Amino acid sequence: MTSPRRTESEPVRREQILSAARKVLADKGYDNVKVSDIAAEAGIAQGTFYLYFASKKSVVIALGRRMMELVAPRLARTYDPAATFHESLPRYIEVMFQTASENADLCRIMSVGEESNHEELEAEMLAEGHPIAAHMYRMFHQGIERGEIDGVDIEIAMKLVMGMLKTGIQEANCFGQPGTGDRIKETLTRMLINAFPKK
Amino acid sequence: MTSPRRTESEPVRREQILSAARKVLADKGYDNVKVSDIAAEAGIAQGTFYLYFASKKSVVIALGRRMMELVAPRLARTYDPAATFHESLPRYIEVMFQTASENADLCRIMSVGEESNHEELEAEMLAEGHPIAAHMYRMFHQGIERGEIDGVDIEIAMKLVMGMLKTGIQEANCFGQPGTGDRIKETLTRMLINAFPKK
Amino acid sequence: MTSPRRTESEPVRREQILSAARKVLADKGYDNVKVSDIAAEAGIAQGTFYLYFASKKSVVIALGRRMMELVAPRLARTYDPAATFHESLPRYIEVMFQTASENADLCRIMSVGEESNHEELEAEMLAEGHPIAAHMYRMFHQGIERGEIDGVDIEIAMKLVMGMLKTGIQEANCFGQPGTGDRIKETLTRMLINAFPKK
Amino acid sequence: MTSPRRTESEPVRREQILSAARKVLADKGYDNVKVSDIAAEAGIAQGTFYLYFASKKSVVIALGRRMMELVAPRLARTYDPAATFHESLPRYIEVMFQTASENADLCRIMSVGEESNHEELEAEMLAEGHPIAAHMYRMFHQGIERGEIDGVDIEIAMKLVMGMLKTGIQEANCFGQPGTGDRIKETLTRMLINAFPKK
DNA sequence: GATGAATGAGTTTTCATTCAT
DNA sequence: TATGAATGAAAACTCATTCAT
Repeated sequence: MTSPRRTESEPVRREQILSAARKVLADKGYDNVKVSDIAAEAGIAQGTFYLYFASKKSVVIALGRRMMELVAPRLARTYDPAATFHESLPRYIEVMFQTASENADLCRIMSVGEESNHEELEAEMLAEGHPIAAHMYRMFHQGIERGEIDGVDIEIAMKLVMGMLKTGIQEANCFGQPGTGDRIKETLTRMLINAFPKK
Repeated sequence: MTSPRRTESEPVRREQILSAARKVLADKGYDNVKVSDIAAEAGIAQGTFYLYFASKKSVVIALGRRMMELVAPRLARTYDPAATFHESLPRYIEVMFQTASENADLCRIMSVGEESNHEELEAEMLAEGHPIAAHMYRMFHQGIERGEIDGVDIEIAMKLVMGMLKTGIQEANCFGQPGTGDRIKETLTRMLINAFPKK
Repeated sequence: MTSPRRTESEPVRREQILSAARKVLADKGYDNVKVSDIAAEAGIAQGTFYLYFASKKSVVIALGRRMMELVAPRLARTYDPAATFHESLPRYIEVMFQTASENADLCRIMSVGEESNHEELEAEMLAEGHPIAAHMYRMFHQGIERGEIDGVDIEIAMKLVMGMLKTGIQEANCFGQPGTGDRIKETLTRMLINAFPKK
Repeated sequence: MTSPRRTESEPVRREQILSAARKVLADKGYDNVKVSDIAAEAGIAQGTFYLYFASKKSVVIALGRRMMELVAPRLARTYDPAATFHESLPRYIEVMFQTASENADLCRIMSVGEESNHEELEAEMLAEGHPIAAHMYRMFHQGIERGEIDGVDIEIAMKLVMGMLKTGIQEANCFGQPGTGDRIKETLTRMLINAFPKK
């Protein structure tokens, strides 16, 4: 009745559930996955799931956050205060495409789920304080200050750039045929570089 | 007991359902709307719904198609064979923002629903034969042929442009604060014009 | 997949469910009965249950109401404006015991269920306007007015009398050994007659 | 990590749990209280709870028993072999109302819970050997023997009296508006005194 | 004795869809 | 064509209880 009671340490268990969720969600999609599927994949009881996550939705959010936690430090490493806007932009794009392609399943999951997840997630992703947004913002800000590009409404420009990035990344990793990734990345990079021409 | 049973002609009835669906979906969102809500709003019996639509999902798709059917003729009207790429692009953007703002509810609905809807819808929207895609495609094609812009992988460029448009339009109509619409449209237009610089 | 679609008229169906519920509830008690048990007993699908009752709880309440609807007209028939308090009281007791013994299962059910049911039910039973309460009230009121009994706080007296009646009736029909009913009724009648002595 | 582990002596710990349970149950009601709530309130681990009580239900029963254990010695103290039935009865009523009002929360708890609790509890309360029942029984028995009151079926009379007492006490402490307590007690006393008239 | 992580059975309710009338 | 009563699968979440440590 009671199976192996191997009590893993809390973070381990959480991780275990997270990667089980990652797997089944990437395979079958949010709506086709039951909490019991995740639990089964993680080798735990359903109830245990709820010891670590408040709801099915919250795992997806955690997974999204995870994705962002992956990008943030890479962006930080990429950051070069001396680099111009037109040097930084392609590097950032590169980092995001790279991270995305290494975590294609996470991408797929993030493009999924209930509408509400998205808004929460995207809101968080673009929030003032968030590292990704922060990097982007600084890039634009410095670019304008240093006179490298024309003035823009940074908020808006960022959202549009993110929208295009998201489209490109998802196309490259989720929907498009494999192999198109690089062409997409290059096209996107060129378009964005052009979009904010050197003064 | 003797219910009205006023047999409207098929297309009329379909329309009636469609606009009922539009209303309730825009109000409450896909997951919070029952087929019976749509039926009630349309003033028909639940069963009747299924005489005109195969499933709940299919209304959303029909509504999405409707949105595209709204844009297509306007694009056609806007189409000017003599116009250059850089003249056409802003006009097309204008048309889409305009249509979207006149049909903000449809926008909201389209940003909603199950993942599957989206893929179906977006696939259809970008399909070779579709009028919207066709217009965009021609615009790019002619632009390149006439030497107005550099060569690009049109498929990819189109997807990216659409991605940015979608982001901008939804931001303008669904999420962003009211009033930002014009600023978004202008920023987006400038960015895209720049993205494909005059040769 | 779809079994006999014999559409009974609404009240018939309701009755059908009500008596199924009455049966299984009396047998197994509120907490041990699933909605599916009631549905099975009624020979309908689970979903159908919810077409006629809003919740499991609401059937019990309906059943309770039913019990009161049984008593009320009998009390009305028993009512004799000319009768003194001491003539009326035993008759009322008689009526209640009689009704209860004819509907012993309903009694059992009413002594059951979640606390909330009871309060709702009992509140309703004693509510100003309710026929049972009304009869009792009038009996006391007239008794006092005509000088047949001493003054009392009718509200309180009624509650206490009802409490004793409930105990007696449940003892007679639910818990006590069969056959004690009459002895209980007689003892109770005598006690209550004495409790409000002739002046 | 090194939690207090202050091993209280068994009865102390039991008491600790009991009063925690008393508190939370009175506040939120049986169905809305989790074992973990009780444990938390008691400052112990969930598992520890089960070292002292066999089940959630059993605490309620223990609490009920506790109530009776409170009444019993008071009744004993009140007991006066020389007192007549009509002297004893009001004193007993007084004692019960008094104890109940001092322990209104226990009253509330006892009027709650699953049906099963009640029957167990009430059965126990009226069982031959139980002190409360014993006192009542003796009171009736002596009253009859000494010719102070007419013969009655003591078992039945007791049950009815207890039913009325329970109603009155709960009305006074749980449901009725505060302040009515005394009026209820007086009405009840008068009614019961009358119910068993002096010969 | 104490802990608290793990268990997993258990149940109400919803709602898309069907189909006899 | 229209109806709307009937269907029944489906799933998230809770929580009393256990037991390895």
